[in-house]
Amino acid sequence: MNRKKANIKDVAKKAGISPSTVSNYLNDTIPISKKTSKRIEEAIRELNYIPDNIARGLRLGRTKSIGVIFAEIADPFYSSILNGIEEIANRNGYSVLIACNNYDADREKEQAKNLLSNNITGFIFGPGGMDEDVIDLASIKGTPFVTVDRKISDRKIFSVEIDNFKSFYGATTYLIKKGHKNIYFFSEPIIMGTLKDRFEGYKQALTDNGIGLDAKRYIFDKSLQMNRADGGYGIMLNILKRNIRPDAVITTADSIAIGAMKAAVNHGLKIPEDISFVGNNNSYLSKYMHPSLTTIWQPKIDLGKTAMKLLDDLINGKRPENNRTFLDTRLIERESVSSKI
Amino acid sequence: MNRKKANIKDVAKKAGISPSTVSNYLNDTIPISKKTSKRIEEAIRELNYIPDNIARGLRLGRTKSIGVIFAEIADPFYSSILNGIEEIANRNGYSVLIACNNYDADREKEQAKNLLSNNITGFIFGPGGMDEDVIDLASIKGTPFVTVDRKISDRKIFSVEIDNFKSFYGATTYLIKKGHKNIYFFSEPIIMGTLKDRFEGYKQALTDNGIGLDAKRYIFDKSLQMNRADGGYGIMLNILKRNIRPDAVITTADSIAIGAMKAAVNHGLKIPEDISFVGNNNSYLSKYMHPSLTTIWQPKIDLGKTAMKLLDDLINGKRPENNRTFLDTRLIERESVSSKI
DNA sequence: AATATCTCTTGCAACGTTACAGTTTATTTA
DNA sequence: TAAATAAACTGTAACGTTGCAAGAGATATT
Repeated sequence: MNRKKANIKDVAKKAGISPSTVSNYLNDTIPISKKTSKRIEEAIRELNYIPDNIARGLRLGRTKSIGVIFAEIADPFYSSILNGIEEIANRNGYSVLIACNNYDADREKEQAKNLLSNNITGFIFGPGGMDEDVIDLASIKGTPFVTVDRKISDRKIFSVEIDNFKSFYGATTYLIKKGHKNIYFFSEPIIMGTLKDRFEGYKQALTDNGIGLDAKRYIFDKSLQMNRADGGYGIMLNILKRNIRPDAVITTADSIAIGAMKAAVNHGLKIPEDISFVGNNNSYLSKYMHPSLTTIWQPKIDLGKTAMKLLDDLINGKRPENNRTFLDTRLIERESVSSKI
Repeated sequence: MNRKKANIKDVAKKAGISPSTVSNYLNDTIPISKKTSKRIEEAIRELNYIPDNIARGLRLGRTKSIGVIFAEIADPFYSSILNGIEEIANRNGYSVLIACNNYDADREKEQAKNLLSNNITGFIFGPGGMDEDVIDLASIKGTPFVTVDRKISDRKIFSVEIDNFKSFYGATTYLIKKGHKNIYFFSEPIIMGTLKDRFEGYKQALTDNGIGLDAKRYIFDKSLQMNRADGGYGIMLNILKRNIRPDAVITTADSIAIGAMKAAVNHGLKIPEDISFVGNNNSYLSKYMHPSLTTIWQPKIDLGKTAMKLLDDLINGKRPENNRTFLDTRLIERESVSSKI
């Protein structure tokens, strides 16, 4: 048996036909007679021929593949987005090249360069740092790209986003309407634009409802970048130890709220009687917490699917009316928020 | 400004040197004089040159990239493995191509073929169906590959695994030692070898401790494939409604246990006084449940890292002593198991 | 039967890179 | 200083594919 992989010439020879015809058959560019098609199919089967995408990519100057750059993929929120991307990409015949950089902007740039050298057809920039340099990479300008769940200041960039301002404005307002006033905000340090929007939404809701802003109530903590649940636990415990008693806590991720809840319970507080919590993400276990967690649902998989569809459109020269696509969130009311009125 | 991307010839021309030299410089194949190097570097910078991996791949007959095929990536367990793979791959200069198939064996085969056509250097087959055909794809045989967390019958295949038999044997024994006898086992239908091993470990522990096997205690439910937590909830509720009272339940995933716990609590049972639970995975919220969940910790990220390191070794012609690499698990004792003795 | 019109097929060149064998230049040695 | 050796550089061909322009066969039109 022949060790070397068969190429298109081998197939052509076996089928008694020219390589061009085989190519035309494979790509369905030009009609091929039934008889010839049969012969080609047979040859392909016998030789176990698999077309070489690399050679194809060189000839065409592009490969049917997209590059995806995320800061983080182990977290279920991000991996769900990735899942959505992968599904649509796969369905449309794209290969997906992924890179993950733990919020390291330099590495992100490096990765973008590396992906570019693979002649990818398009980019998806997932959640990442706030550094927008990547996008300036001169050569990127020629490659269509889309950002998902990533705030970008440049309005000319195509993005798929959650309206984080609106969703936190809404959740905070909800707490206020339930009679809460002393509302704390737990967040990672603002390393991403999405975090900033959430914070702004929270503040605006307070202001609009005549509640003064108080910087002591905003906690931005690095420990949350390492492990959100453990971090949330630590922050809450620290607050309670100082004898501070918030009415409610709103957090930028469910896991932060969950950690904080554990701390509150351990400290002898009753949820939601003594203190209320609102999370963000509707992570898949939040409804199984005790009490179950009121949280903001986000269309994770859809975020990915929409981004990939949009990218495919851009690649095919179609462009949407608006550069920014917003997907809706929804507050899921469960048991972790009390009504004080 | 020039629209077309610069290639190696452009760089060579600008530096007043031949393309071969530029190539030698880039790949560090042959010493290049300081003076020439400087000139090349300058030209590269000025032209914004990015080497074309595709052309390189064609010339070399291989690209420095690996293909990763998983059945599922949104679940944090799997995405953590992926994360480990990506990290090591990235560090060693590999691109990572991923594909996800939702346990569809045909699609998996399709994806393998597609990846092969990209001349990847190696494969990692993650958790997936039990169909081993993929591995028979003639051409795969020439491409090094490794399986992670996937039971394969062929002992000649390189794999990185959890010893699922041992870990479930241990966890079940632990329950027995704590005085539990009527121990239920909740699992997805056995579509993966890893699930089978867990089941066998559970049964063996019972047998070795003189507890008879009872098929009523094994629940294999399809609903768990859709949503493990909701599925676990439903299964548990169903059992309780039929007035069955297990001493303990051991599950193949934390989320199943967490769903089941909710059902038990809603049904008026106290955990762990009335019923005990053991999960599997140490998913990142399990310690924040109420009560916190006793579970089997697994080295998720390490699983991925180890697999990628192994693959890199194989690619470089090094092979380990043993085909199968086992990583250790550890039972994490928390609050969801009572002691009846 | 000759011409026009379609359907199908082909050979050539090029995509950007690098291995190889060979050539030039610099350095050491006798 | 000439010869021998080492260091640095180069021209050519090939990797597997496809777009293009042009050719061959079959079928329809006058």
